Amino acid sequence: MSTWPKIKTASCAAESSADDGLPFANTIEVRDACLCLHVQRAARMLARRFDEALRPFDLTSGQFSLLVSLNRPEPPTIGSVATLLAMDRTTLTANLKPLERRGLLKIAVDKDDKRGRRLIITAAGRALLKKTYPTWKATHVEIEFSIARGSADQLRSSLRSLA
Amino acid sequence: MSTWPKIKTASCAAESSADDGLPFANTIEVRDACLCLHVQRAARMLARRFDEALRPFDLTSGQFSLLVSLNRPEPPTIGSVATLLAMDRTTLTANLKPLERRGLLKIAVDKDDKRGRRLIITAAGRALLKKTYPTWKATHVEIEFSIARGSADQLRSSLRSLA
DNA sequence: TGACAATAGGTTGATATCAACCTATTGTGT
DNA sequence: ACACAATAGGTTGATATCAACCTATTGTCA
Repeated sequence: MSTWPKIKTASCAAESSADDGLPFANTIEVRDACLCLHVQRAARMLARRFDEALRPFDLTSGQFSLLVSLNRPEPPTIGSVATLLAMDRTTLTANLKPLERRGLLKIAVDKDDKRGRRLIITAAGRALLKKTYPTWKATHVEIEFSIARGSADQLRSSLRSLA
Repeated sequence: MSTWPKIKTASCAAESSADDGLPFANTIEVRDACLCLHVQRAARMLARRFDEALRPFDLTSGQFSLLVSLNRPEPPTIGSVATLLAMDRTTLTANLKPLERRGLLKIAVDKDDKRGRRLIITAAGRALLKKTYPTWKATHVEIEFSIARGSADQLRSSLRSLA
């Protein structure tokens, strides 16, 4: 934010001769208020932070989240996991490939509905989760420290309300 | 979230025979607490929402944010915009290409430092920002309504503190 | 049962994201 | 001025993200 110029009430100087652009004040409004921009920024920073922490395991933050979402008694379908992660179904399909290639999960046709696919975390996947959990925990504790105590709950609540 | 099974205090049933995996309780911990996961989810949802709203203009939410960040008196450098958007420098380089191709911005070598590039929004880019602003505003108002009044400020504050 | 809508998922193409490695320019200390 | 570190950015390769379009299976209802 410090790289932005100070607010000027006038329009953008670069287009002062013709009023064909968005007033600078509206630019400032988007910069300061846009939740999409704020959340995207936070998402990139957090992803990089966890990516770095998990790099020794050759696992990204998204792959970690995906594996965690598969670690449950009954293997879920592609659609249900996509809904859970709030991601496009086809994005999930793409994300499965590198993990399947590494033998961390398997994809099996549902025996009761031949349209469906069950996403099954393998023993290798479960072992990797167990190995990486301390790193996730330590990183998460660091991040919660950087937020005012109690704000993390408020933040999660706000993010949930966007759903 | 509703697609997740209810909490069980026991380990994952699928691996009850061997204790080689992450305990199910820890899985639940990650699911409920991970700020990275929560923020990624919110980021995907918000991006989709704005992408849909801006689709008539053939502009994504990220492209809109990028153009807005260029709409200032002095054309910024690549590095400063990357810092502003909290994105990797090389990601920004990639994101510039489709917008440059459409003539919405130009990339010029800095006259004082031949290493640097100045990102210059064109008249077409400014005109597009002006056209799309009402859509951004309307979408943003809808989203703020879906959050408890006052929480949006708290949310932005929390997201900023992550930086 | 047969037609048809609804559901589950795959494929392709474009953009987005970052790490690793590279070149070119600028600043600095001697 | 020269050597060298620091800075700014480009290129490539892998993964991530989504829309548009496709097939296959299941459910419904007449």
